[in-house]
Amino acid sequence: MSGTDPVCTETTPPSAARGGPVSIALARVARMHRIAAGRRLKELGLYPGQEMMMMRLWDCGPVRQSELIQSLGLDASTVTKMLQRLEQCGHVRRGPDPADRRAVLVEATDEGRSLRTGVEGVWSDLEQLSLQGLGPDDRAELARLLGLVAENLRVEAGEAGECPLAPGGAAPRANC
Amino acid sequence: MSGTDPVCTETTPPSAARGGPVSIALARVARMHRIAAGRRLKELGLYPGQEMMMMRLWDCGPVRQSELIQSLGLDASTVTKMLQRLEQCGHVRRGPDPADRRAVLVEATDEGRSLRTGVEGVWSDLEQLSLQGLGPDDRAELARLLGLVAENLRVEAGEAGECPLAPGGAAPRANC
DNA sequence: CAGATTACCTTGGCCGACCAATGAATGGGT
DNA sequence: ACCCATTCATTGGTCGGCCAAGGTAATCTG
Repeated sequence: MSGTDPVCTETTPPSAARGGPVSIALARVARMHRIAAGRRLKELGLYPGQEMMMMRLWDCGPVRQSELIQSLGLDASTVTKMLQRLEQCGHVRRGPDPADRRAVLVEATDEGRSLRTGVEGVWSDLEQLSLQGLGPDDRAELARLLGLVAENLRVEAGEAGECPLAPGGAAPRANC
Repeated sequence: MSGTDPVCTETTPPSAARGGPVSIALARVARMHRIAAGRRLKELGLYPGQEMMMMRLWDCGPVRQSELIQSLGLDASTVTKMLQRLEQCGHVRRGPDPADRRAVLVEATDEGRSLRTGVEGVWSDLEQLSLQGLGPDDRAELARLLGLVAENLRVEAGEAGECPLAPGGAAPRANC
């Protein structure tokens, strides 16, 4: 074995393993899951991420934009732009809130609602694919462990669901 | 309880649960994990995603860009632009490959190498935070289950590590 | 009631990620 | 030797995400 080979020598200590094998595996699995979801969503005419928005709209009826922001745990500007595109697509309708003139009420159109079965099919399809070969006990165990990890991370990341985001302003980003 | 309330009535059937609770939980956990990683990486002057690139460079020495693309499982254009920014930052050096005039050899600079302990600290810190309260058996179980899921998804998503991406061109994206 | 504060959304900028198309260099086939 | 297919990298476009700043409206306070 040569020491100056420009290719990974396979005996090199993996830097990833030195800082959290489970975290790395989690990121990897999530990435693959996202790719697989993106492929299926593409055939429905949706970009990855939009399905979450639509799910919330299907569940909740006319909602204030701020509720979506809080419930999805996204940035306000992200939601604004995403809704603009979804509105232009005809999947979503936006209108003023009579009770608050600065708020915006968002609602899924009939065409947007028609995507529901497709999106839910994508997710259940992915669920089935991901958990192939896992028995009921393994699935429950995975769900339980993911719940624990989520609870551990919830403290500082803010949960997407009910808790408002903690205002954690920190170091200024380098300009590179 | 009013039926026309614009707020989620909490008894509404959650659309997320109807299409894969584990998948949803996985996406949620991965998101929180990414947010937490991003916060810590910011203090090192890195954007989320760049740490993976640097890890590969620390492990492998001078590498062809195509190796990075395959090993990280990213798009070629993504790697190109990321490396341009990392080079402008001084974390990375790029030069021609004498063996192939169209290839580019990438290498971490000394300044880039100096980030290694910081990044590995971020990941191990995150690992510790995520797995708080989990015993060794639980951690091993989580790693095992994530490995199984990764194996299930590997078939169609292409693995980031050794396998080349499967060329899965599909439906044309909607223009919305 | 007037002024300051807060909440709600929008805009602009940046980066990671994808696809599509292009240009340059290599390699294989006849 | 030639042409053609493949590979390598770049550019341009789009979208999901974030942060920072700005503008309007509601609310809290003196």
